[in-house]
Amino acid sequence: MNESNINNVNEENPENKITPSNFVREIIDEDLKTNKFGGKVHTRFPPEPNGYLHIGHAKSICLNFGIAASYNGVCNLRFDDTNPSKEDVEYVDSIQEDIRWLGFDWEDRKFYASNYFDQLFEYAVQLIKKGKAYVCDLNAQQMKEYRGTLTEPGKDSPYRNRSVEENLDLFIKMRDGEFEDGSRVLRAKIDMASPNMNMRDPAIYRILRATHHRTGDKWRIYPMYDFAHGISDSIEGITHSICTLEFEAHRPLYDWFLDELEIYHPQQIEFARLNLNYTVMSKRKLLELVEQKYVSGWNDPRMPTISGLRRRGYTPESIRNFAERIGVAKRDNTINVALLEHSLREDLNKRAPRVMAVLRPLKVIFDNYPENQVEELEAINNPEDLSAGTRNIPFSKVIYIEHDDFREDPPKKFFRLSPGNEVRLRYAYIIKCESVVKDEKTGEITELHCTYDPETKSGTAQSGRKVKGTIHWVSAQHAVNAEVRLYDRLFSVEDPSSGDYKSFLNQSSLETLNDCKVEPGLLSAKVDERFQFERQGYFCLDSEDSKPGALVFNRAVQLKDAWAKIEKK
RNA sequence: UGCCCGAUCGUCUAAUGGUAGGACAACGCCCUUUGGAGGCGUAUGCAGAGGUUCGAAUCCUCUUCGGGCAGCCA
Repeated sequence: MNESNINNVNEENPENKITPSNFVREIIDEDLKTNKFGGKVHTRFPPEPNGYLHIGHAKSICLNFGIAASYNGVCNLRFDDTNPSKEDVEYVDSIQEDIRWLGFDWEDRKFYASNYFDQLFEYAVQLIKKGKAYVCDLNAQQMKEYRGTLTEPGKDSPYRNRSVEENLDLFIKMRDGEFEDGSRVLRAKIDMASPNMNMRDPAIYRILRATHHRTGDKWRIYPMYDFAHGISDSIEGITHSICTLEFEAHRPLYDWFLDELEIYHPQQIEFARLNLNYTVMSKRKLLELVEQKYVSGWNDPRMPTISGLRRRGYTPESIRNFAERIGVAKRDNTINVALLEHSLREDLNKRAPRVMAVLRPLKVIFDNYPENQVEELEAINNPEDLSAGTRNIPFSKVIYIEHDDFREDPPKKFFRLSPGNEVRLRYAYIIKCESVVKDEKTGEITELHCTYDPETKSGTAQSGRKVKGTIHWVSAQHAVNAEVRLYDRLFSVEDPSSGDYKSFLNQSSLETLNDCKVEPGLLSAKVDERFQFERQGYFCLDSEDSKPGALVFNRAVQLKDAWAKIEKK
């Protein structure tokens, strides 16, 4: 056990930042002090493989693996696969990929609740033999009626007092497939009048003929989550079973099983799950968005799934930092999605190479620039990290600038290009707009004629002349065409769960731009690289749709836009 | 209506009986060849009422409000 475990102090995490303490760590510190688990910390992340992991799971993953790491313990991965009718290997695979991508490692500790099915069956037999479990023939509807309500106690099942022998015989017949699905269940015999509904003789085994992704057709009965989960933690020697708040009322039931079976007791600790505004987090709803094609798949860049965030351009570091700064507590919370976005910008600002890309091109012709001349201009790859070096970008007589960077009638405080006005071209010259060419029919601006000031080349002595604005550009003859996908929040209201969430879908959550012009260096971009398109945001290649001859970029997040704010006023 | 849990700036989160602090968001200003980044500054909070104490966000009581629980889901 390492020294810092004993003290209630902050730990260094791998990113060299202070990990803030939280109530879970305080409980662990206390347990270490009292030697409750012999100085050991052993956590687990227990997903059900019935969907893709989302940012809420990331919080739990960072918590469980993070705590294990900083206390010199370990963290298991365990699939809670007790309901074969909803589970699938596709999810088992994606879950592992996502956890690894986030930067965590379960080493050789990958487990499945289904590994324990034989053991679980034996434990159930043990309960029956102790007179603590019985086979009940009530159907689902009857069971519901017998259960009582929140304010009224339930009634004992008429099958509650079967003999041990009969229960054993029936349970074995359940296992051997002699009864119909749903015709009987095995129930714990606890207290039908308990104020805790979970203690009113809960079902612990149901008959279910479904092929399990691991055990195939070996079983016709499957343990319920409540029975399997706590016992699985016990079998694995977990010290601290960290889970979300809704399982708080289940803790007495887990404790009851462990006590009756006289086996090792982990300590369960419940924390509040993550909610993000402008999104939904329930697996059911995310599944619906996928199945009903509101999004392109689990990894649609607008989804709050790990795979969606990855495809969108998020980094593991940014998600880990996010998980850290939102904290861990018991009160319900809704985090501003702006904080997630901030975490990404903060990370990429330090690391992402800058490039120039014109999303909505407007042609600019320099009337005083030599016809066939091409200059190579030096540009800094990352002003936040000079060790990233420089690159050359070509400049020539015709370039593209951003349509938004020109206004024929500039409003006040518009520092960009307008007729008769000057602007700095990033890493190039100061230019002046001399005339505007429009489409005769539509009145649409089609090109600009400008002059450049040869004395103002970046890096030269006279380049110091000040102009108010600087804009980005791409040389027309050298530009590479690309498609760019601009994403906005998936929902248009802060809390889509407040009603029919699908009616709150943001109709303009995806805008596809097909005629973008990017600097030639981007031809060699790779899928896991992220770039800052100067003055616009952070982008990456789309891992599904981008092809060598047909680049597709996703916008991960916009840069902050002070002008947009000014203009709004 | 029963049981359980919770309540600190707009949003998160610290404080562990001794000056309510940080982050994001907001708003100013400075700086800037990214209207980016950065710097400086401003405003905003202990749900309410009692009690214990020299002293309470912290301990106790009541009230109010929010969340969870009545699957053979997890």
